[in-house]
Amino acid sequence: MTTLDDVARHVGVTSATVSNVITGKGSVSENTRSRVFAAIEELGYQPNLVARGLARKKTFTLALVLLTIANPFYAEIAEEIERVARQRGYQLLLCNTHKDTTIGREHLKALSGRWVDGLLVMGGSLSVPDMLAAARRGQPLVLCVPSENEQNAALSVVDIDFHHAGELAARHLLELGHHRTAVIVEAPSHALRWEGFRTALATSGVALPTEYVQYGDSTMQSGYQGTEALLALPIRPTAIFATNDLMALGAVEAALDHGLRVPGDLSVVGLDDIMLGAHVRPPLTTVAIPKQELAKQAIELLLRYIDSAESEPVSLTVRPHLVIRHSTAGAI
Amino acid sequence: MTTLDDVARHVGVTSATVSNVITGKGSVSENTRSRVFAAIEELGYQPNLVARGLARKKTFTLALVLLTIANPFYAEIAEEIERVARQRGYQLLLCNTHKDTTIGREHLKALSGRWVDGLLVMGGSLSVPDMLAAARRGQPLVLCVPSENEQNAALSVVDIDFHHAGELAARHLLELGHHRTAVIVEAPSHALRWEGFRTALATSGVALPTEYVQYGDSTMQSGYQGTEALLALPIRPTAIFATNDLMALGAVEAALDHGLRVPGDLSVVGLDDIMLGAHVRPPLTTVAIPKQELAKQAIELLLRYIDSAESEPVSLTVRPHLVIRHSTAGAI
DNA sequence: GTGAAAGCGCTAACAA
DNA sequence: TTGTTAGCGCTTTCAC
Repeated sequence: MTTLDDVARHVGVTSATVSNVITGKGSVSENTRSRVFAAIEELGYQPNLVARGLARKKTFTLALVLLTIANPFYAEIAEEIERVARQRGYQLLLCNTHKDTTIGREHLKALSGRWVDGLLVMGGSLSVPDMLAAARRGQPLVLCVPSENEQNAALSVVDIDFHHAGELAARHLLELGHHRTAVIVEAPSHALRWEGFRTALATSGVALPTEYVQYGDSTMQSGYQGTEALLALPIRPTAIFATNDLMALGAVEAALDHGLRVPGDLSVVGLDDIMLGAHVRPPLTTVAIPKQELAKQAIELLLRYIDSAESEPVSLTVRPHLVIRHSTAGAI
Repeated sequence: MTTLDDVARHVGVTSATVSNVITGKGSVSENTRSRVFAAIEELGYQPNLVARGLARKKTFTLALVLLTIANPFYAEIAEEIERVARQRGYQLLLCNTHKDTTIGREHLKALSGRWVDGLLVMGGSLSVPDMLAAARRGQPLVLCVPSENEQNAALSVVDIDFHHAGELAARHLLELGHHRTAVIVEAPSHALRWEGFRTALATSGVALPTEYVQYGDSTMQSGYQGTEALLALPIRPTAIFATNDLMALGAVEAALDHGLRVPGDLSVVGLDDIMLGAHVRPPLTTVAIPKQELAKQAIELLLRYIDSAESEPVSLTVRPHLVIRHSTAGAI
């Protein structure tokens, strides 16, 4: 590997000058400047980021900490984050914690020894004390989509307005004329979505009786089972809001298996907007989480901390929007 | 951040000794040894991996290069890879190339300046010349699941026996008594799966007429459309092998939409074993790619190169296996 | 404008 | 067994 010194020797200057040329600092004559560039080109010089990292105490590396990349929701966000990071000259270290605090702490330890410039943490993947400790020792950290119990004034956060998401689902169903709407919710983590849904219904004078509330765990199966329970009711709902897309897909399956038409006999709306939802039949109506915007805001916030060395915690919120496809229709 | 010198001063030795204690090299008296450990504990010392990387020319970082982490197949493998890497003390840099050679080259450049210890490249994400160039300059590189046009004797490869995968699908359907079996295939990339299927059928004297071959692009839609075409045939098949799970899911949807029972009227077998397949109804029978084994083999091969500095290219193959669920049944 | 020199934190000979 | 010394490749201050 050719080094700065190689380039310097080749041009007949000292490495400090070459460094100045590369970083654009100091002042260099136009002449040597271009000769240095020529030499860099000729020798195929590549700055050594490890050495630079040591000297500058900056590594141009961010860590993305999440529960598991095998979850498509995180994977789609990770893709966006990586793209933005790369455009800004950063690379991304992938850290799955599998919801295991020990693994999380292990990662944090390794990351601190590595001088990562910043941490992007997806909700639920690290313990709050661990995040606070990292933040307190000056580690730039942005928490994305925190769960309820992760709210903490000392942490910078990019969140999603889940209450609004619930409202959007409700309003859509109300506009379609549904008055018997049920919900399948993962509690307590999806409480806000549910609450937003309930509130919007209430505003229009529509109640959400307890027998129309089923609890799931965000899997298709639980959506399927919740729907079976709802369909077994003496007066069945005409629409279901599932607080995530997988449960919504399970709901659709259950309805079809029970000989109902979707959306003819039962409307279903989900939340997330996973890719799959668009390719399934009927294509799923859902409240979309704008992953691209989420990623962009999070990275930009993080880079602001990194660049400015200030650290007043900031809290941002991105708004979801409704994506109408074909799993919802007018009430019967 | 406390450094080696801090620890050394605290104990009253020199940093070289502390380094020896930590790396386990050289010989240190049991006495100072324990005092050093105590000091490390007390000061909360964390070795600086950037400095260590510079000194040792080794960074304990691997890069995972793939098309897009948003594809669940890659994401599930990435999860396994990250797990194994972490257990071996390595961290993982995530590089999405989006099938764009320019981005791929950008990544490679950044990675080389970073002194990554090794590259794990998923098939289709980098150009062959770029990979060869990296390998030639001594960069340990393992190619996972290469596509047809990536076969190259100079590259180390962990592949999947797709021919065998096709055979497994065929044998399963033959055992169930199916004699009119069709295939939905992405050509040419899935040629081997198709060929294995065809061969196994032929061995049992069952033909695969051209009208029973439909072409898709690995999406659910294309599976759906292919199936519609097959069902419109005067003599329709009793079973379909789709060369990936998404197309198989589309096939099931199409059959159900056309009033057929699956597996009663039509059996469907896929290939991949994506998580979703297990949660859909009917749960999909499929030929599973053993992602865990794939990840393990790939990392181990890569680490062998890194540790031993030898570089004879090796080619490994992992065998898929059949997962029988409920989308296949005896022929009518 | 350019160079000399010190240093980032750690490792790896070689001496003592 | 421990210390001394010289790097790893780059940045940065301060003279010249």
